[in-house]
Amino acid sequence: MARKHATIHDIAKKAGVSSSTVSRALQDNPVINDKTRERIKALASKLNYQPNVLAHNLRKGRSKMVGVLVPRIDHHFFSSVIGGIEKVLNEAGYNVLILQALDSVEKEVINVQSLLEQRIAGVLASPLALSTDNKHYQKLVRNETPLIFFDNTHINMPVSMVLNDDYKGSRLATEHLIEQGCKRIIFLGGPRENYIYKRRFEGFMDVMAEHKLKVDEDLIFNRRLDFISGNEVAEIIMKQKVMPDGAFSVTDHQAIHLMQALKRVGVKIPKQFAITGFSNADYSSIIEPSLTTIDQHSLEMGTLAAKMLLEEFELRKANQFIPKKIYLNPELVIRQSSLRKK
Amino acid sequence: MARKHATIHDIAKKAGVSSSTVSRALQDNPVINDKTRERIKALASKLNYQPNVLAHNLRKGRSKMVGVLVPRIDHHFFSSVIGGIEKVLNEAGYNVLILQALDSVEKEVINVQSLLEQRIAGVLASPLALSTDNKHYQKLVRNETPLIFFDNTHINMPVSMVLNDDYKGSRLATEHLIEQGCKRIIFLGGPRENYIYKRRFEGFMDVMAEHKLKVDEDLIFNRRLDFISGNEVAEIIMKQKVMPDGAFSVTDHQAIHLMQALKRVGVKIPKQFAITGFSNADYSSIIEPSLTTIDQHSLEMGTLAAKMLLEEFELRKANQFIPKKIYLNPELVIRQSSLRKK
DNA sequence: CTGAAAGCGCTTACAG
DNA sequence: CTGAAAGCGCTTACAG
Repeated sequence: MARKHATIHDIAKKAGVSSSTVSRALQDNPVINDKTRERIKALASKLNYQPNVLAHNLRKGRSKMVGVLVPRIDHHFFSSVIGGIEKVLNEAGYNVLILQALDSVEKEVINVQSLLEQRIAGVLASPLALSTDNKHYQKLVRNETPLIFFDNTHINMPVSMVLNDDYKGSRLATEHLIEQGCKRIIFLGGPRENYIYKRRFEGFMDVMAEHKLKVDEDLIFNRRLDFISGNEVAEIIMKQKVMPDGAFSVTDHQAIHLMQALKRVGVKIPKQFAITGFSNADYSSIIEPSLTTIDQHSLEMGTLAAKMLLEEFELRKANQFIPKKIYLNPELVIRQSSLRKK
Repeated sequence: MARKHATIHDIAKKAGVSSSTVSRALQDNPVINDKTRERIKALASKLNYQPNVLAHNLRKGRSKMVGVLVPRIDHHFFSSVIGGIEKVLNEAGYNVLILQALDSVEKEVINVQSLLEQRIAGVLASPLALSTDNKHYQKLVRNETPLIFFDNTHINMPVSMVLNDDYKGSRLATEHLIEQGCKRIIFLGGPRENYIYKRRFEGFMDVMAEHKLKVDEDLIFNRRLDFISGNEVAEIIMKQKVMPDGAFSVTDHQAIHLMQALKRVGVKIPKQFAITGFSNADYSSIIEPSLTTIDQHSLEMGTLAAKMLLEEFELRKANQFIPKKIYLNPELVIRQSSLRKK
């Protein structure tokens, strides 16, 4: 391990003062004599003194580190949210510890445990929600560690959260497809236990019902496309007696794979078949045709979540904390993949 | 802040034993009586005891946390490397603290400082290298904090590193273009101070010279495409008396933007103009035509770097540490954008 | 303006 | 097998 670092005690000895004085000088405590302070500071930098945050936090009983839990960092959405979080928290003097669950609830549990042991100041989490198990998050609540959910959530926990209005986003995309003349729209979903996908499904179904459009059970693909490939879905589509004319996908990833599979078998996009995705991934604008999708204001979600956490710190001190929910307005980004009327 | 957590002392009091005994019991020290241990463990879990890692590390003089510094996490390459790092380090009982510099040397310096203060066990870093300033990394070296560079580097520091053989990757791509019949190839580069881009430039130039192909100074775009758009480059290309027939780009991102700009003005890719990128970004396979590029084995780079760090821990203990460099073999991934001969 | 002392929550060498 | 004591590196209430 690293060489022994210089300590406050070392500096004190060399300077011929007490540790108390050194500690105060380094903190710019105005009570210390100017000359003494300067002498101590010079000595500290000469000795290459690095404050020991471990000891500092232990003594102060709190840390300036916030944990951020995400399913994975290699999704543009999450890295963008994290960008927003870091911006706000760094300015407020907090460090951010990023942990990814990599789609494993087990790892998510380990990550929460690790944050708990680090005596982290607070946690910002986008829970996996692959299972309804939330004992690990309950543990944080029980320890009164400030916790904010973003993007995804365990909806009934007494925790503040900033969510995308998935229901509304889903409505926007579906209405857009209908407006473009689609009548027979397929649904590419995700696991229903996941609150997000549940809401997107509901938005889709409601709009379809309002427009008295039939939804064929066979054309609801309600799981991740990891399990059913774009090619397979395309094949099923091509076998239909009445050819479907559009698809609403709950992710951009699925939408693109379906689009490419359909192109391969000669379907013209968007002329014969319109497609919309969800979440405005970075590649959704560079593929061709570019993908119509729902933007979730990821950066803003990050800054908002971070601000809520800082606010919660204050409110808890005053014993006035009450959880609140904020819904962000999703935005329809119209691109080429859905524009049948030009 | 969080409610006061239960401590070893609290458990000891309730159990009617000393803190020493509790500490030993929780560590499964075999010297402790089985019944006592069980009683203590039951009590600990009943009190919802969470070990305080801060205190633990302070006492032990080391932490089980490793810092990972990257320019940004929203590049597939880096998130993939991080995936590899986490896999190896988590298995070895280490936590990973991810920090991003967001293209700011200033933030990189702050991040290193923060790791230093956390008394981190070691650091894995992909330095920005926008400037030649490496004082912050020198500080880590001086403190004998194990440090590994990956992907990018300050080449002359006494630090172990695992690098992509950028020179060779660049050669592969250039040779491929020549093999496909390109004679007048343009170069889309990045800032020359960056060791990576420097090497890619050298590889390109050497191969061109070996094949006695002329490189027009006007067709070397040696900076990021952020500053000169795909459209601008396309415009310059179209103005040439002898039309260039290929481009080697040091990033996929630039390659794609140029490709789209050229398509917009009617150039047929790859028939009239072949393009290769670098680093096999996730979207390079889904765009059309799909992009020929150089894969850098990002996951392997991560696992290797992590293993080197673990090894360095051991070597330092035995006072046998000597820095070493490992170069990974880049791989040419041939796709549609460059295939002029079919 | 400065210092001695206590304590944050742990671990461990030493003694019994 | 168990405990008292010291100490990791800090900060701060108290005293002067």
